[in-house]
Amino acid sequence: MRQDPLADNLYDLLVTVAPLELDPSAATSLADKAYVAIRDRLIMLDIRPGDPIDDDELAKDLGVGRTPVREALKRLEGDRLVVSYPRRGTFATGMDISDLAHISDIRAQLEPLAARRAAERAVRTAHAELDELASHIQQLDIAQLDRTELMRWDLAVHRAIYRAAGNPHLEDVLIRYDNLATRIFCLFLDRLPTVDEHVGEHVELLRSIAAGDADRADDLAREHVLGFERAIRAVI
Amino acid sequence: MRQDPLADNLYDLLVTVAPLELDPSAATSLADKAYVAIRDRLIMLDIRPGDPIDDDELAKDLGVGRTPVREALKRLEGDRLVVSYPRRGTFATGMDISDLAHISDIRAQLEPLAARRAAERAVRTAHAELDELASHIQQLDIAQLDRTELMRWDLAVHRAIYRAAGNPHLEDVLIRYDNLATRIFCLFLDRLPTVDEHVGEHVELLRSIAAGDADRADDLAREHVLGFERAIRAVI
DNA sequence: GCGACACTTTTGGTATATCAGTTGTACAGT
DNA sequence: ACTGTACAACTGATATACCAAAAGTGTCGC
Repeated sequence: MRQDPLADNLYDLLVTVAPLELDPSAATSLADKAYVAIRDRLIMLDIRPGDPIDDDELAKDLGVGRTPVREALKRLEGDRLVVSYPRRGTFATGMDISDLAHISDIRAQLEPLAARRAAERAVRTAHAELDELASHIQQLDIAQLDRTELMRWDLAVHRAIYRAAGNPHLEDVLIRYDNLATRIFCLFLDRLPTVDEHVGEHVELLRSIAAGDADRADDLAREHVLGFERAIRAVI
Repeated sequence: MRQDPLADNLYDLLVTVAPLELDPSAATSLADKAYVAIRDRLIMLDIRPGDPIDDDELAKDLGVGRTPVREALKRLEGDRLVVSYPRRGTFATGMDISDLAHISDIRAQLEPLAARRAAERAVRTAHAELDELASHIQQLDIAQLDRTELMRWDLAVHRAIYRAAGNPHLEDVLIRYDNLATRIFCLFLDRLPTVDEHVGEHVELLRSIAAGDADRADDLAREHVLGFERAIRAVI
């Protein structure tokens, strides 16, 4: 599935770990594993919006008991990735246009903030890592990547910026809405013409943050979010 | 505890109900009840930062089993109101200056957004309720209220605005950080000289939203958040 | 014969009890 | 005084029991 060792490493480091969990190597509970596994299936649309979710089946599938799965589903409900109707079952959350608008409204405020804060801090902390990430992405041959791989890089870039912003709460909320946005992204991925452009914006954004250009990072991040919303709306 | 029927009504309507739970009269599970009860104790500092939390004791105290309490604590961990160190216990989250800065940074972006959106929508939807709430608060004799009552009104005002903004996701995240901010507020409440001023800002804010003055609502909300941070910092 | 109501069955949710594993602390021995 | 071992406490996991709701089927009445 993932062959590139650097990609693997970065992905685990930036995406797999639960939000604000300080120690990536810490023993993750069964519930955490279930959470990450199910969340990824939801985001990557292995479980599509509206699909019913059978906790017993998932438990067998992941080789754990029902309790950690139920716990994971509770967390995912908090993330608005699943909804549970009492005595009817749990389902992958449906999606509509207004959700995209609502999420973009929030992200249009917070992504620029994170980019700005990251730029302010990066000059003395994480500029090397961010530059490295930018270079790595620039080298990628986008046309050759499958969508899962592409999404993983998208997630990795955003997580790196959130982390670099140095505000754990901001990181929390941005991860949450980035997951939701990425899910929408996946939903329209095959209809979207300009995916490479989207990735190009990442490189610019990372470079400006690494260079400590807060104003430019702010602008680019905002344009990135707004451009995303426009791109989706164009193909609806 | 709460005598004023209007206050009671509004509080339950705006604060008690779980975020995005559409139907306030819906049957709330024991886990929900435990969540609200424990969250309130945390915010109102009946359980102070750093305090250990004994789930068994809480379960007995609330008259429910351990499971709903544990479920509630899991949710509260997501809200960053408690932290759980595996096999050591769960504790009320500690607080420091940087938390205030981080939270204010987020709220300074999102509270104005919510106020703006609420103002844009209020003219044709909720302006009557918001005006009513403003009048009610204006009539309150702040000096006579105890801190719990004061906090409840503070929460009620903010929740009303979040709801009026018509963006469930925004409501989610703002409730989350309003809880955290209110907890900090409570922590410094006895040292804070200008609580009545804070409430006065609420009236102005509500009125400008009800009048549909989005720009003014935006400004007032931002100033409200920033003023809050300044007020706390002044007494540290 | 058709429709409506009631009962039963199935499914999913909630709560409690139990078990295992881990960590921290205390006490004793060197 | 320091280290090692043992015990206690607590969390995390799972199974089980109980409950509520919904859907389907059968029977009775019109």
